[in-house]
Amino acid sequence: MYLYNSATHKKEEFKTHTPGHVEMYTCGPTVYHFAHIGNLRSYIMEDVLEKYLRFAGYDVNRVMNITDVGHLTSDADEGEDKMLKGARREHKTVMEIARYYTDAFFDDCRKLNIKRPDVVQPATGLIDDYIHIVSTLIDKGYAYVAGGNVYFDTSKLDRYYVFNDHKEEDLAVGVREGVEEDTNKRNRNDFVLWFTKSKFEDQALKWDSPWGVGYPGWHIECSGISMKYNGEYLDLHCGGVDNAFPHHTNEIAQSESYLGHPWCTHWTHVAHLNTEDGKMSKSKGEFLTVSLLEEKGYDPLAYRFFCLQSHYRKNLVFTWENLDNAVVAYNKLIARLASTDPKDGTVDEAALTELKEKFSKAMDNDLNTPNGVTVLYDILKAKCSGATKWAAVEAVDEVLGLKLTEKAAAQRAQQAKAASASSGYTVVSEDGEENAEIEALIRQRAEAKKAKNFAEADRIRDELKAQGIEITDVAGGARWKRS
RNA sequence: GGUGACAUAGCCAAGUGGUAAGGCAAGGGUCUGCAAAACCCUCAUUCCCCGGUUCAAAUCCGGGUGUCACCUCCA
Repeated sequence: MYLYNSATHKKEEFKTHTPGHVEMYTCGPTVYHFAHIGNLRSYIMEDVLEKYLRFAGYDVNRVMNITDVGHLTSDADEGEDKMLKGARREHKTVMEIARYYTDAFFDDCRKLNIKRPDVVQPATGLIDDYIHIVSTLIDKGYAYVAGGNVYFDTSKLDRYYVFNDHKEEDLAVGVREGVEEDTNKRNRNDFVLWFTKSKFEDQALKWDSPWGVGYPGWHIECSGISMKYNGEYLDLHCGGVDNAFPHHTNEIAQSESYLGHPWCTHWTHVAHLNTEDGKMSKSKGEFLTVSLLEEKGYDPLAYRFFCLQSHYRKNLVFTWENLDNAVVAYNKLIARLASTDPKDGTVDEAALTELKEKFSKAMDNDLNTPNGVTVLYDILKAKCSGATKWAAVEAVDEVLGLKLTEKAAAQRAQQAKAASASSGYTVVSEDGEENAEIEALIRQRAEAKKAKNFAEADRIRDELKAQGIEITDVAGGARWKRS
């Protein structure tokens, strides 16, 4: 498999430290608020990556952190701790907030069919590990104490900038409002490993340490969690592009200095989901959450499909129109699968292998999900038995996670129900809703049609349409759905 | 100011030196009382611009332009 590696700026063959086994780490959410669908794009793509690695035969150990402490500032903020800000906003304690939004995050993941990582670790759970790493870094001469805080000394490294070619003097300090230069630092790009003094005196969570009561710097949590659960050699580290610098750059600096050998070989960064006027954020424009999509009647999996139609390294613009486009395509895909019979013939193993290989070929090329989705169409168009098609879709969907066979099977069951009630005229709702009033109207229309009173039939159809209900005539009855 | 990624039809998008996949939308047709659905057909002489390398470039090289992102803690 070939994957683009941000650390080398090249698409390269994916190799692991232990053959056949992948140690994978993904930066998790900061649980101070609901995730927006832009945040979730990263998790969807990482989920597909993980599932594809398993599809390709790897054994995967995936670890994710939950940032529930020490993550200062938010989108367009004043430099306040997000967790504390969230807690104050909702009159809860920081830990209540963390628990609530962690649950909300995994609830969103469930709706988007994102698998839970093998290990999920809240940052606050490994404070002793961070203290051990920081102590070791001081002992080894990579870190120093100044003004009460512990800083990493970037001048001790031969190569600090891994993902881009910055020059220290070009770094603009305080680009963001509310961020001021820290005069304790020896070098401009030094970063904090442990805080005991900060401008946020009301930090809610504090722990004792050799340097005084305080809390860990942001970057140390990912290094600590990964080294505990993935071991000393990490094969794949994922996250959003915005984390490449400084977060991931600093993780590499501290982890490799601590370990004394190279740490993570492969870095994958997912591009942002933008709105028409730039980066999506929680403080600008509509706050797009999975719940909002559901309120508006969208299936979260249609959003997953929307993401898969684009490549993970490409910016993707979200508009309701683009999402509608994806919804239509997704529903058609399900309908087309539902129109083929899974019991038609037997599974042609050779044809199945060929289709799966076609999918692998697409995905092996830097996780090319747009081409992977195209393979779904190839499967439906293939000249093979229904049984083979269903088997192929099922195999491919293990990775894509669109629940295609499940939804198509449900659609077939509905259709079968309609057909089995063969005596007379059957009315079925596409989503299984029972509504006697609507059904009565549809039957009235059928009577009018039978009497060739088409004006009356169309009048009833228009009346229902005004209520947002669409009727489709089928053999021996009608189906309806809310649009 | 510096750094990185990206730029292909109305929209999403593939393509990694050999003559522009696929999906959505649109138009035409079959079917239908009319629709819807389904099925069939049509839809980029050209890939942001300008040079260069080559028998051959959307693909490689150089130079522009544009969009987005990052630059102390936003996926």
